[in-house]
Amino acid sequence: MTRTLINDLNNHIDEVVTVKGWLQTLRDQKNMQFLILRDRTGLVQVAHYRPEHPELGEHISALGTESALTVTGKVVKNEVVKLGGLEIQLHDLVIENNAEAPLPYDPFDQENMPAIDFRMDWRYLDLRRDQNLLLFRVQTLLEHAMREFWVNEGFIEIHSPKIMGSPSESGAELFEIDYFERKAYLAQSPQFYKQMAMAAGFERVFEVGPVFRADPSYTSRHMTEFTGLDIEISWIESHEDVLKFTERWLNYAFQRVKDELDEEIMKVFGIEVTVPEVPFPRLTMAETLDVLKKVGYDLPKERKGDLDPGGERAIAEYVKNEFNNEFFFLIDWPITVRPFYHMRHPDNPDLTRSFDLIAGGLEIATGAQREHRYEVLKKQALEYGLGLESIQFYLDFFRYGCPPHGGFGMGLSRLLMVLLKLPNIREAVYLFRGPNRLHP
RNA sequence: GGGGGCGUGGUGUAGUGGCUAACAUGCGGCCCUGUCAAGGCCGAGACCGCGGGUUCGAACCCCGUCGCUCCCGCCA
Repeated sequence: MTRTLINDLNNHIDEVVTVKGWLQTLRDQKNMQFLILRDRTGLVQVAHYRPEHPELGEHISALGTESALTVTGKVVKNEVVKLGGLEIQLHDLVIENNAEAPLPYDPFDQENMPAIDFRMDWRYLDLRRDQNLLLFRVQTLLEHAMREFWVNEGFIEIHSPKIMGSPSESGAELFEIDYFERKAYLAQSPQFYKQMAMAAGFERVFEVGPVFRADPSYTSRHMTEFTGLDIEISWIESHEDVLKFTERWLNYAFQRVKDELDEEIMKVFGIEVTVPEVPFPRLTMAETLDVLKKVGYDLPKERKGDLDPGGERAIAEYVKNEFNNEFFFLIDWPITVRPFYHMRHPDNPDLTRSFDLIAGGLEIATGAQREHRYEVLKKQALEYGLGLESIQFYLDFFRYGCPPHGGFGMGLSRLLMVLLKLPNIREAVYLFRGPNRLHP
């Protein structure tokens, strides 16, 4: 018999069906046994009148919570049943996989929820929670909508290598690996490779893939491995063209999530999805520092035009009040806090054509127009004290007709944190990787 | 790399110098006319992360250590 999903049972009243799922609760009485069965679409009550099948009753009594079951029975309307006004009268039961008792913890007991670290030890149980099931449906739809947008706008998808012979960018720490007789590194950004696609004439590319950072960062928003959303666009006039694309793209993806899952998100997470309005506010770093001064936020002196997280939150608060937007671009960062390949303003060589995207007070993306002029790029690299030999393969991209271009890198899980207002990135990722977390 | 906080039955908590370590939940048993956040009764389960110290006496104070966590730095 084919399987019926629980949210489809309404269409099978008075029919005998087979449903498959997990035993969420067993209410075991003398004559009646009630099994609450859960599949990915919902919950249903299964009722068993014990005296009719005493042996089956014994089997049911021995079941552990969260056992995987196949249940056959007749769907009947029953107004008395609080769970959807219907139930399944049990005919037969197959225990596909009994759950040992007790469970390490009950994932459906909201009152006694263990801390995130313990839940990660039993991640497959934790993922059974409604919140997690929905979270990954949201992530799937979000990514799907992003791809739709990209494809409709003529983007080409690339998959750049994650094993590299030399560091791609200076700054962030690299994981070193043994590569036969040599050393190699895990990619900490697809930056150079997506720029290569510009030199290759692809004009617009995106990549969704893993990014590795050997930073010993112990915070609620850092991981050593995460999924990066990267794009690069050719023939731009300035970084403003990248901003314009970014805001339309995010607006579309968030709107798709809201259209399809807003109600469920409200039910499970208790929040309404906020679709950021286009255009997102743009604040230059200079303006931002003025605003911070005005609202009385003291930036540590040594920061030289950069922001600390407190400053980021303060300016986010200001933007929220002033423009009623959770999203905004912080643009025109000084060269001192940006890499050598960011293009500089022609009228102010101390500033770069760069931006950060801040959402919900969290830094979720960084981007810029890239310097595509070979001689200028070489000069800037030397200014940063880089040896040209080590990045010559990269510099070579700009020798035979590379168009002006720019793009960004964004953290998928950070975006989900913002979308679902999660306090910790560990809640927003399938399996967390951090400095002291390699399992499961 | 720097700083703060927390480690008590399976899980969540209470207890901050006199405890035979409490409560909830879960687990096991018995009971219950169909339950539905089921209910009732009984029971098992923790030498209070680990090591040392102070004290007549330590879950509680001190030192060390390990683990976790958060913040800063770094970033997405």
